[in-house]
Amino acid sequence: MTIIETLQNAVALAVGQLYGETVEAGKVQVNTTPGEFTGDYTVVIFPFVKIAKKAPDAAGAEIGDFLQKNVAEVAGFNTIKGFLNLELSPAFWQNFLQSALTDPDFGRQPRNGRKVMVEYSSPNTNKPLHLGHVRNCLLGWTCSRILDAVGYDVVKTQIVNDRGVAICKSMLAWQKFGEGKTPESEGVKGDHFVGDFYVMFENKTKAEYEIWQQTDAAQGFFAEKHKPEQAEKDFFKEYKNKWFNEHSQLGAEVREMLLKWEAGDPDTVALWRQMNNWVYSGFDETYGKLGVAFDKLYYESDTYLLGKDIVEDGLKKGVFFRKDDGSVWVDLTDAGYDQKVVLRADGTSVYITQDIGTARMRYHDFDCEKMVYVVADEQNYHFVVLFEVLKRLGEPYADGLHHLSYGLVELPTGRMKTREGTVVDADDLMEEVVSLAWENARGRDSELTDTDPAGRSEDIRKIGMGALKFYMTKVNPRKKMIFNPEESVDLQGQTGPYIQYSYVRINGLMQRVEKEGVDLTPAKNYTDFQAEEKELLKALHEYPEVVLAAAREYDPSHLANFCYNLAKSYHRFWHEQSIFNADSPEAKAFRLQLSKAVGQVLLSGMSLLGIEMPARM
RNA sequence: GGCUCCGUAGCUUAAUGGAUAGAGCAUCUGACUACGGAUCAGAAGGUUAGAGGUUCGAGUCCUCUCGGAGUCACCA
Repeated sequence: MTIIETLQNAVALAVGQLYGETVEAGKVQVNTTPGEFTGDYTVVIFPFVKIAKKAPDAAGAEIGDFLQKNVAEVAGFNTIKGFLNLELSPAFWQNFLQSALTDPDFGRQPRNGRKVMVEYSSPNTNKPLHLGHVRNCLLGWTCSRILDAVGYDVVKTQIVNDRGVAICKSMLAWQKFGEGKTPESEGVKGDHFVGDFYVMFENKTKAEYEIWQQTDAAQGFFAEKHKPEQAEKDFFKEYKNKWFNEHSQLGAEVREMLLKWEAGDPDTVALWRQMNNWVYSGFDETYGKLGVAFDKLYYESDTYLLGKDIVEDGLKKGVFFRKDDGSVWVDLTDAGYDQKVVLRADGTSVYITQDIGTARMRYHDFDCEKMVYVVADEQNYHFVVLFEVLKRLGEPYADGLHHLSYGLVELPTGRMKTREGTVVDADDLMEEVVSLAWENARGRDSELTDTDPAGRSEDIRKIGMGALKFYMTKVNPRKKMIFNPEESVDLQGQTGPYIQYSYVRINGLMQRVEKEGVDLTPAKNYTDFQAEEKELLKALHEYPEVVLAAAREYDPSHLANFCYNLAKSYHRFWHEQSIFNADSPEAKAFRLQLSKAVGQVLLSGMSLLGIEMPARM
């Protein structure tokens, strides 16, 4: 039982005995006491004043008195304006510290034997990963780690969008203009290599379109179809998709290629496989640098036809209905949503059909009772509909579905746009933050060079990546994120390196303890906690609950902020209290143990965020 | 227009319905003849977009208004 539960039960008992009315222990509000008041935990008394028929302070005093007499851990109390502040005994805190130090799983929950699948990244194979994927991957990864920490068995997966028009564009451009080049021959990372051909295709198309616009046919379309007052330029901008589908030579070739692929034409499939493999080797490198991994990959080329049988099933169950043209729909108007098509008139499936089929397949593959989809909030409506449909189909896993929706990453100048060349590439970004960490480190240590043999480069990589990862995980996922390149590489203030620095300080202490063979046993006799020490104890004590909350809400930012606050408290403690030069052996030993515990928790918490700790800074 | 999300200091942000809205950046002032200054302390900066309501108590819940974003494809 946690101390909070102990206090809740005791308060419920007190109210029952003192005022003769039963209250539910779980409803008793117990918070940690804010720093400016004395006490460790605070019971909110307001809900009991009616029952007690007394002023808040009087009722608080009575309940406090009861707690002090009946709960061993409660050493004292005070009441202010309806808040009962409880002070816990030094013995309680000593016990807690020792158990936190000796428990290698402090903050983690026991295995619960339940399985959860987390899907994230979902790349397209026609271009490299960008800033948006970075946020997605970090969320998916940290979420997986956090769910693991609270006891789940996590299967990390990725659905690779490896088929469709987009990859055909890259394929066609390579076929027509590639001259047999390969990533190896050009010394270019595979995903960038393929992405370059995609861009080439778009440029060639644009050129073709511009030439076409001068033709008599095009001018005829403009004369006939433009809206009044509409400029020629605006007309053709709007007309582009229609042109691509109906008049473009390249467009026709791409469609032909897609048809050949769908028909299983061996040459086309071979080319497709070749180009995708180039992309995958590039992705692997990026994922590796980012520190994320997957247990199972699903390919859209395998899943895009799934779900049709379920649609048939749903028709029989009456979940879906068929319109006169043969298309199949689901009617969600009774739940406040629209009607959605789930099968086209020609019998082919749509996006949601595929997702319905994939969900069932995954369930059969892994027997997961929960599935988390890490997908940007543009698709909120899609997932609302998908989950509702799966529920109506009576799928056994339908209640365990969660869309971890996150806001898009924008630049200070607005949304990233391929056309305007404002897309921030994931590889470039990581290289940038690490090189800035180098620059910064060199400013502190003139001996340092890029080829430093002392293994500093690993530490500096951790610092750069730590800055980036913390910057991206400290914000509530739901919020749209403004990515400011300058702030993302800040190494001071509320940043990853700030936290890493407190760990490095502790690391230094521990090495000295080792070297000098400091005896830590007197720590248990230390009872006169200083304010900074108490603050740290309270923060450490909260760690397990923070991990649980992060898991419950699928929100790693709780953990990021917790780590920052813990590091901040530690830095303050470091400044205010002498550790090695403490007044007594008891204080010295205690502070060293406290430091050790802080180091352990920081290491644990940051690792859940995918952030590594350097040995030196 | 319907639905969803967001609006907190110049900027980026925190706050299970609880106490004086907490940080960081930027600005200004300071700090131990070092247990490492990637640190610490302080100043200044807020009508939590606005108006009502519920509550002992509202940044948080409800209603409306304003502003921003997303979405409302037989695209994925």
